Amino acid sequence: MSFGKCRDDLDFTLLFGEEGRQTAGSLSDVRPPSSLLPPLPPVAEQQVHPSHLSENNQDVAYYHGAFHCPSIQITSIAPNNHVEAGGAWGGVSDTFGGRDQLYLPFDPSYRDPALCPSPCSSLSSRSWVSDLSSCESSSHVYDDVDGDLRDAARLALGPPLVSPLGSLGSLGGGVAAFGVELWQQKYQHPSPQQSPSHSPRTSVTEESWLSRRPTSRPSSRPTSPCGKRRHSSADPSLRSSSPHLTMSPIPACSPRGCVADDPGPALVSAYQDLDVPLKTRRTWGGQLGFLNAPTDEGLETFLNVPEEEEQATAAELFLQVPSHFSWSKPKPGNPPLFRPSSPPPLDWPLPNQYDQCELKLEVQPRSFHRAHYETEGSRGSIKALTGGHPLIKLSGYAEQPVRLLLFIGTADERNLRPHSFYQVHRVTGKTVSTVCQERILECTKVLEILLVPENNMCASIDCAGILKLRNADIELKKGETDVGRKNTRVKVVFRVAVPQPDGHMLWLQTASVPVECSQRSGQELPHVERFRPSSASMDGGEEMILTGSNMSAQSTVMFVEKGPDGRSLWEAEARVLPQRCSTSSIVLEIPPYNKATSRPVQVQFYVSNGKKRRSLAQSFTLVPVVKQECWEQHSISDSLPPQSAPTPHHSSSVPYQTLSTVPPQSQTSWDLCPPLNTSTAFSTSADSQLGHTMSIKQEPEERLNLGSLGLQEITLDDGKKPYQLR
DNA sequence: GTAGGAAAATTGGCCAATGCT
DNA sequence: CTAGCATTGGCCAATTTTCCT
Repeated sequence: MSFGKCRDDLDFTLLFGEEGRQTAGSLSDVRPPSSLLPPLPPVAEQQVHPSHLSENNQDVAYYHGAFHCPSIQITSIAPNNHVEAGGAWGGVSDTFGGRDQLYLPFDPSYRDPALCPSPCSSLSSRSWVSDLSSCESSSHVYDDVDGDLRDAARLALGPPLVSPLGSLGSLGGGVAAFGVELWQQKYQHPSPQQSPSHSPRTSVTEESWLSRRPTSRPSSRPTSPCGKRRHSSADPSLRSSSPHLTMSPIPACSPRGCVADDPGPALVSAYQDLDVPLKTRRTWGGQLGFLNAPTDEGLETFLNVPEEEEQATAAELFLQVPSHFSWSKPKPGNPPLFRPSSPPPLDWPLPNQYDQCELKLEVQPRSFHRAHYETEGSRGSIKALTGGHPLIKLSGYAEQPVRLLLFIGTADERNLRPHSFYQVHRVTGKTVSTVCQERILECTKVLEILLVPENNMCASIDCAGILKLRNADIELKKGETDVGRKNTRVKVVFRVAVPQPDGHMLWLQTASVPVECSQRSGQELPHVERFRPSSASMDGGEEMILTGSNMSAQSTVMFVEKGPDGRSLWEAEARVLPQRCSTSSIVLEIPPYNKATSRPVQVQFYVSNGKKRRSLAQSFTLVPVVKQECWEQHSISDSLPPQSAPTPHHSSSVPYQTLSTVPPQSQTSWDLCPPLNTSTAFSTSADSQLGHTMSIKQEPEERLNLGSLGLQEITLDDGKKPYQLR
């Protein structure tokens, strides 16, 4: 089906797999006439990723595909001139004949594969934004040609071309070139006599870009797209369910990004004319070098990439339909098996274990890692809590090397998916021992690491850093649903494809603990909200749990005793148990008090994330009694500074009483706190100044000073008459 | 190449002033 | 003329991004 004519000498056609039930309803509109197609192989029912179904078609989940990977191919009008595209994940090229192809004049100047390495295979962090931009810029053409073809554009813009074992050709660049040209015709009304060899890249000049962009960027810093920007979720109509399959009516990229799309020599030169930091430019060299340099021997074997495919010639003219539409239909309870040609999309949930096979992150990354911007140098690889690097291991399979994928995912409450504002970044250097390669899958940068039996199917992740993309660059993408601001936590996601005897691949996935990637959060002062116990033996060694915020395994906890004049009389650092720490809690061993005394000693402790980053000091009591039966629970609210907190009583034989400032039914409790066997629960009047729950030990005959707690009234938990404060 | 620190720039919330109905 | 509501712009703290060392 021919749907448009963008240039006098360029007739293009989008062809899809043969008819059948369609996924989102739109593809049916672009089905080719059956008469133009050769006989079809037996139709296989295939499942579609739910995220790619329109809201109104959630019940239509299957389509019939003639090929494992329905594809769009751009070729020249004259079939004699076209260059066959490489396959994708399964040697699909073999199956291509004269159908499902779109012919374009193969003009070297239009896109010279040798000079224009794929933007999607870029090593450059900056080029990543460019990659997105190229995808974006290419998409709008479908907006203009036919609204129903928007979905077709999504397909084309989905995953880059991937070799059977993951090697990438270039999709984005070719699409970009194609799309920008059409975009120009729509928005810039170029002369019909424009040379077909005219570079679409250069045709989008910085000036034209600025004139089209809602707000130009006068400096290197991003500016608000329309003055004072409101929350980007303000217009839900512009948003799609998947930020990675989105389109923009205009190239939503900066001039730098657009230029950087396609780093041919001329463009690299032009790029250098722009105000681009040297650090950023330098990555181009790395990128080109990466593309041209021989790969590591082991990985080369592993990837098994045909040389001609590596050259990315025909591949650059080949548009791959996302694999979402083409994998085997899983049934309930079925294993996560996929055809080699149809890996699951990156936002597809996968188990970490099936049968004997398990993918496990043996060593977790530490809870924060400052990501670097494109304008910065690398900030190194992700570190582990213990100081080394994360360690991933595949157990239950060691027959042959398998490919491990690593990407940066989200850490919010929603489904794990590639993070829009962070990308994995390959770290190189003398200290890096793990061989890896960067790829682009579904517009997400992915590291490929080989797990080999010789290494017990383990890999130390010392080659993965985290790149931060500028919020403005990402949020300007039409359809982007996430906001970058305060969206600074990520997870490191690992995937592996385990070959099965029947030829399928068993896909497993595991993700790390959340990793905070912003500098600021790392700098913020730690804050202790609760701790227990509130007293301990002077002998030390007792376990203590702090909860609050801005904590980490790298935090230190200092215990100090100060004299009346404020001088430090004693100081000791607690031993933090890093494996049991998180951003909101620290587990430590209380240090021994080395002074001989028979009386309790009031000391203080604070959490430190470095100099100038200390929490407020909290009071703590060291008692010369070894036996410590009772656990106590304290809450520290802002309205109740530590010095005014209730002084705990220390008796080994007193019953508990629990004071709560919230109704009992909503009273929070510590899951680690031992049950209170003799407790009498109290609730307070609603105007209590306290905001947290308290458990207070009380001597049986001792008056509880409620006034010091900011309480006016307490009632027994069983509803009996209240105790009035006098 | 890494990393820490901090300055500069941007963003978003709040609120008063202003304009319109 | 007044009340109610929406819009606009300034202020400021929080956050992001860039730069320096």
